Amino acid sequence: MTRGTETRERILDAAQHLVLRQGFASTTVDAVLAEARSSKGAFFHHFPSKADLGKALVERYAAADAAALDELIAIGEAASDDPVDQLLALLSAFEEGIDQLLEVQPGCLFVSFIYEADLAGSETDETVAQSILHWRAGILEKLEKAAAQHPSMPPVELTTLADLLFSIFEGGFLMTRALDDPTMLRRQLAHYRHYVELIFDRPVHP
Amino acid sequence: MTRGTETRERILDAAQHLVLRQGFASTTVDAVLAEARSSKGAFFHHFPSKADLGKALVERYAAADAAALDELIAIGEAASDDPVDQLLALLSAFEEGIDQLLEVQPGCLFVSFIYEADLAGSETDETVAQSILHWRAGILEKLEKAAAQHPSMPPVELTTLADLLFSIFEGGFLMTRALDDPTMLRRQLAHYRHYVELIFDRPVHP
Amino acid sequence: MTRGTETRERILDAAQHLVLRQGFASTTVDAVLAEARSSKGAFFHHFPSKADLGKALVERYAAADAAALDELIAIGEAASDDPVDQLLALLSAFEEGIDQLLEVQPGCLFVSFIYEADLAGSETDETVAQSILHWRAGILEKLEKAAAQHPSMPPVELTTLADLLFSIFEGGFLMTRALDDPTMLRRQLAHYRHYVELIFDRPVHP
Amino acid sequence: MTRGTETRERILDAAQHLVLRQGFASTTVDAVLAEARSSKGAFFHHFPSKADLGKALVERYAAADAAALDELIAIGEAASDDPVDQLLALLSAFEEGIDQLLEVQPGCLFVSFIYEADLAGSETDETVAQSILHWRAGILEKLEKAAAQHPSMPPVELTTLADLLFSIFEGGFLMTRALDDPTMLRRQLAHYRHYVELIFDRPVHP
DNA sequence: ACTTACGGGACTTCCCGTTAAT
DNA sequence: ATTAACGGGAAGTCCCGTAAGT
Repeated sequence: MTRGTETRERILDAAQHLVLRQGFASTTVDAVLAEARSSKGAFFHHFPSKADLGKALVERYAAADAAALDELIAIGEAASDDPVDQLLALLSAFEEGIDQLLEVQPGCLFVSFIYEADLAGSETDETVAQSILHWRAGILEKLEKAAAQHPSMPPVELTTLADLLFSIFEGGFLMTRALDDPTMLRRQLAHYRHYVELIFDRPVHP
Repeated sequence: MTRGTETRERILDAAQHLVLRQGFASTTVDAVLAEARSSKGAFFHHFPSKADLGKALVERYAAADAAALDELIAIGEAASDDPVDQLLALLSAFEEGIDQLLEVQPGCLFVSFIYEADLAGSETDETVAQSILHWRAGILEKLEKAAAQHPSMPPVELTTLADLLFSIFEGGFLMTRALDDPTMLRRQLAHYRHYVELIFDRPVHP
Repeated sequence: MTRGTETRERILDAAQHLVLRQGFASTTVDAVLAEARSSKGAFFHHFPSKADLGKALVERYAAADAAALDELIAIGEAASDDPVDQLLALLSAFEEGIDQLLEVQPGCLFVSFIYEADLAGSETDETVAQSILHWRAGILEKLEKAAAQHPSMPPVELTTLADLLFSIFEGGFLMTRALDDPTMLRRQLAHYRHYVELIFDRPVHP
Repeated sequence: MTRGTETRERILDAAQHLVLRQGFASTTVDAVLAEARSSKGAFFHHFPSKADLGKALVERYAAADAAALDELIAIGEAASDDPVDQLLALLSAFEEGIDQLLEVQPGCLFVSFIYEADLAGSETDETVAQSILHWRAGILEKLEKAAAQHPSMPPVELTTLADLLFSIFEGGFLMTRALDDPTMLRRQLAHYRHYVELIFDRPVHP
């Protein structure tokens, strides 16, 4: 990694830290620079504008997010050949990784950009939507295979069930912050798993 | 309603509209005033500072939110004497009201203040937390009564199950915006109902 | 004194108190009203504008100032028939009144308007100048009569000597505030008296 | 002198010019910038706030003031070995420099900050007090040496006599402005010299 | 690749004076 | 005839982005 790239990463790290805490609009370029121990010239050398910083931030976050999902799926597929078991293993691994995640991130970067529209241009919207659809596709694939093997399951909509995982993840993050309760997110994700267990007629594991 | 109160409400309406769209930091006082068709003097007369506007905004929103929940609970209690039926009726009414809600509100005001901390002082945090706990208490009461009548239900944590409704509501709101799909929120809430139906051994209604 | 006049005086008192402390520009109408426990309507009923308040303030102060000088002169004239003794008696009485004055006033209102030109219009300038000339005339009269009786006195300029009393009074006020030493003003005025004693060949009284 | 320092000085010059004329509160940042032909950005770069400008203004003024006094003292000491002669030479030099001073400065910056308390924070108070004490120390040293050689002098308080010079200087400045008479200050300072001449039994020089 | 200094505009704050309601 | 509400504008703060220099 060259020196320039290293500075760029330091700026992105500082920016992400501040944006997660205060939102994008309230995060000034100067504050990012102070945290990254860099300077104006360096910033505008790497990013044409603050909006470009936002774009880069979301894209880097989305890439990491996709990688994390792919890893979870791989863990699931390594655990079993049965799609339901794969899904449950995936979810268990997800739950187990939450505590570590919370230490690094007090929230989800996507939310800042979803609720602060028009700040970094509409290009971030597209990136965020792609990330969500990636989760949908990954989970839905397991759900459909599982459903094919369980003809007598309750008549629930699978696409929305896939989306529900993302929803509970985001909602749980919010409640974790709002109530200042770091256990919230993990316990809520457990309910998603329980729901899946009930749908596919498995015993519920606490 | 006095003249002053009416102006104050008009300012709050305009502010809420803009904050839901752009976030609090990006919403300028001038923009609020333009939308409310009011003036700097009027604003400063009613709100000592922009932070006080934020506080008033959250408090008014929390009051309306609590009233909406209380109404849903009343609808549930009017529908049946059985706690599970009450809960399911409540959830059905919730789902049916979503479309109308989305026409008025493109998001939840709480999220803006949870993800833009320190903007309107920490007093908003407390108000938001109280709102969430109000939902927990209202749903939890029904869940516990239902659980008392269903000793053989799966071993799920009831407090978190109560919280899960709020989480899915917030997460569904986010996905509705991110994917620009107004049906998302309602379909996700239906899954919450299905989960409750499975837990209490009721047939799942799509 | 009618009720309206009483309110007006209360406003003037509050304003003088604040202006002496912060200057005229920094003294807001609202602050005056808060201190006077009155309201906007009352203020603009009595004073067409803030500038008029300034004008009224200076005029009231100048009138009180002139009355104080006249009283000092009367005290001097009651003490003796000799003009030098009259002057010295006047100065002693001045010194003795200082401590009481300082309790009420932490400074001279004129200074605020001399150093904040163009705030209350140029009409205040004229009032201030007249006040100074009144002091000059009062003291100069005594000095000239005394000089007529002391042909061998040192060749000092009498008009400026008269003015010097005002100067030391103002300068002493400033130092009293700057050094937060309430004895300063009185001790400096004693030097003026000593100077007069030396000029007219009298023994110096500490 | 670097580029930045030059701009900073230009801003300070413009600010001093305006503050002496209108006071600190009435001097707007925009007016300073217009006079200094600079910009908001430059101002905010050099001074975090208007209060800091005030602080810098007073500190620069105090430094120049101290230097001027030191130069006067040096002139006195170069003129003679006798402390009385040194003092009189110092005072004569002071008087001779007044006309030139008045062309540049229509008043004393300290007064603005003494009479507009709490505008630039209380830190200016300390700087002003130190300046006054510097004058006291410089003059008092000469007075005490002179007094040691003149045991028969009148029983006047030397510390206050030292302070009196500052007082007459400030009071004379005020009268110069109030009466619009540029000769006032010099003539009043001459009286201070005459007083010293009388105390130390020297012939009075007009 | 990076730094300091700067340009200029937008935003919150704040305040004088007026109007409307009691 | 007093008080609350309001209108409008200016002042201080703050910040994005540029430029000159190293």
